[in-house]
Amino acid sequence: MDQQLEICNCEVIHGEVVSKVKSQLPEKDTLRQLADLYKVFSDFTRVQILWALELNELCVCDLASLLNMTVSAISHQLKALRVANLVKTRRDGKIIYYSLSDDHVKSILLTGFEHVNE
Amino acid sequence: MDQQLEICNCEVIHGEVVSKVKSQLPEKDTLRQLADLYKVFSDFTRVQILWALELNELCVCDLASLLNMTVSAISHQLKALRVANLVKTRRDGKIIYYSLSDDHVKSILLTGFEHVNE
DNA sequence: TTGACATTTGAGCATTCGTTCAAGTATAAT
DNA sequence: ATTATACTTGAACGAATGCTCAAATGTCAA
Repeated sequence: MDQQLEICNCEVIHGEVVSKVKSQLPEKDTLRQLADLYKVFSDFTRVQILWALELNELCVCDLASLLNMTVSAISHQLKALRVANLVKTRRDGKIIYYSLSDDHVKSILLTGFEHVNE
Repeated sequence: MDQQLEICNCEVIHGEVVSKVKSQLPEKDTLRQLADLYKVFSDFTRVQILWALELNELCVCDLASLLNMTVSAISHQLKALRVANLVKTRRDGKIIYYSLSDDHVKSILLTGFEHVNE
């Protein structure tokens, strides 16, 4: 309640509630990871890619033709998905097949889907 | 399979699979809404606000002191949450209390939380 | 080893995003 | 009416984002 007044120029109306919430809030780092996770889902192209991969494993070329985008653009987005550990790859000769790395991805997509469908 | 070759300079390896996925994919507009929904969750500040409001209704001043941020910054983010219909408000004199608009928000937070905790 | 193909990567660029700052609105108290 | 408080808003600005283009890597086939 002390350093609160430094930043916030208004009187803190509910000091006790704020303290309680502060103690019950997850770790800052956890919430940061949470935001970063959602950031990956926050782009139209990546959502399309993820949903497509939920239906079938696909190569970069497949995804490019499916979404009518350049191979380079798709590849850049796939890298973001790889870094976030949301997709995994399988190589067969020249072709690299992408698929979802686990069921969490599907459940995250579906939870949001429910909300979008009111 | 025709206009696919216009964009994608490589041969489409799996035309049938791509067609099947294309037919099973949700509406473009739905996936766009989905990405927009996640975009709201993709910022650290907003995630903190949402999680805090899940624990208790709070006024702008409370949130500012809780997160050690300016009232203006919080207010801008609350506007984004209002536009996305994720929070609702209740006025009591000069003070405006914010809370989550429905349980979907909580379930979206929790679904992501599970994934973050491996 | 040379050429073709699937994919990746880095730089560049326009757009979007989140914050600050200053000014505005709304409600209550004097 | 005037002042104070709680909150909102718009412009501005640096940081991050997503695409394009050109060049690079890795794999296979001749």
